Amino acid sequence: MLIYNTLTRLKEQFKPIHEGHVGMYVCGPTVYGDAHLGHARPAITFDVLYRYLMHLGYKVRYVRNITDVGHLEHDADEGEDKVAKKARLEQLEPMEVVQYYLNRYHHDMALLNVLPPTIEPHASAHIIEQIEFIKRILDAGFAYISDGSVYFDVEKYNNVHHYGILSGRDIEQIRENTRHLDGQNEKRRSIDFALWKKAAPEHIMHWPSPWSEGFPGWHLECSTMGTKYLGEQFDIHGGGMDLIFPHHECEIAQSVAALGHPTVHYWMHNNMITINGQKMGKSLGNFITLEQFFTGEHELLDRPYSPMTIRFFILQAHYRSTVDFSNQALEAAEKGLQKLNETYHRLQTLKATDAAPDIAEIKTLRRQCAEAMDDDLNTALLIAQLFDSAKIINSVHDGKMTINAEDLTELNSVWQTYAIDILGLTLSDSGDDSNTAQAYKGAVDLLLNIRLKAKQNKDWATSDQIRDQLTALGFQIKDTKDGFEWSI
RNA sequence: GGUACCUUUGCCGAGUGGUUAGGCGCCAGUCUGCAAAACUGGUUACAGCGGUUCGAUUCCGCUAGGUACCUCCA
Repeated sequence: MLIYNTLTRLKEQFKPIHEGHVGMYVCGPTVYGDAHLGHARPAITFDVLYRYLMHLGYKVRYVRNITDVGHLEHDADEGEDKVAKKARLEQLEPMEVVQYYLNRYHHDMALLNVLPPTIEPHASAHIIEQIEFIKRILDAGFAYISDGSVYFDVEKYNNVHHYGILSGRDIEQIRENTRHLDGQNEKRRSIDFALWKKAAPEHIMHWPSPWSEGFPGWHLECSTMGTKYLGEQFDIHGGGMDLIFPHHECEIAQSVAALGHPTVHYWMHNNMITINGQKMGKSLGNFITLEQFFTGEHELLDRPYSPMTIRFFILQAHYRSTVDFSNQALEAAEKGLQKLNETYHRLQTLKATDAAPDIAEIKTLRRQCAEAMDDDLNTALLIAQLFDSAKIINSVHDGKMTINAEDLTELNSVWQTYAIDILGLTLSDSGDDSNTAQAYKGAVDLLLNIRLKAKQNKDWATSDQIRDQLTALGFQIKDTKDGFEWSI
């Protein structure tokens, strides 16, 4: 498989450090607000990567962190912790806020059919490890203590290593272009960043450390927890493109400073989701939460969109391209998904014909799907392959083509593997095989069979009554050549 | 201002040095008691200007427009 590595800006052949095993770390959410469409993108992108790696037979340890401390508020000069600020506003315990938003995040992710990672570590639960990590950086001489806070000495680091290796910058540029913020007099240079920050008296969240009562710096948790759970070297680190600088750059610097070598082999970054051409983000205030998408309650939304529509919408574009949100684009995605869905159900009903000739497209389908995924997760191309095979399914369904048992089995298997297991599309109707559901389905079938009989007797009054009243109840009735299909 | 990236047919969105992306929409047809739906077929574009090349949407340069990062951010 080829993976685009931000570090080299090339597609590289993926080769795990330990054969058969993959360690991947993805930057998770800061839980001080509801997840929006932008959060869905990395979650889904790396969910598909996780699924695909497992499909390829790897045993994957997937770590996605929860940031519940340490991110400084932009407009809070005194370095107030984001979570703490929100907590005071809402008169809640900080951990109550964290838990509240984390529960909601998990709920949204489950709706999007995003598999949970294998480890979901909290920054707040790794304060000790982060302190130990800082000690190692101090011991290596790449950090200094200033008034109870600890800062990373970027210049000193850059004399030995390359600060800017990931983002393609050099220290001179950064120095020239860094804004001069207030309250930075503790730092030797503006480009230095905090490893430990002394808490101001009004801070709610703080922990003891050798330097002060305070909290860890913005970038430390990922270096610490990544190496703790995946080792001093691991395969993949993912996140949004906006994290390349400074977050991931600092992460590299911290790890190299503490350990003496880089930790990550492949850096992967998903692109942004835009709204009217502009990045959708918390700080810009132009985001739409996932819940709003599901309910349709937002002034920019014409109507609700299902979680699967959102997932499909995101997967229809390559993860390194920007995707622009619009109602029109979402409607198009919804209809496309619906078509895929119906075709999949039709596939389950197809009957094989013994004498049917082999279908060439089916022989190559699996390989084409694999090639799409192997080329840096080209889910858009994979979906196009599925749509191509949909034509075959529909032609057989319409009786315009026949299919032999071998081809039918293969077709089913490919759809199961690529559409359901790897893309994670939920195509099964309700998946509900309970007695209640079976009875209910049976009852609708019964009604529609009565209607079918009425139609055969040209009793249009009865036939239309059944159709119209079921439609009024929210059913979609589709007449087919020799019967009917329905959905709700 | 610096750095990186982008500009594909009505819309969304892949990809490629010479051959069909795909979806939505639209048009035509099939099916049909009516309606709906479905299905089939059609719908050939790569910002502009130069250059390299037998040949460029694809490589290089310039111009225009846009985005991201440089500050918390997915």
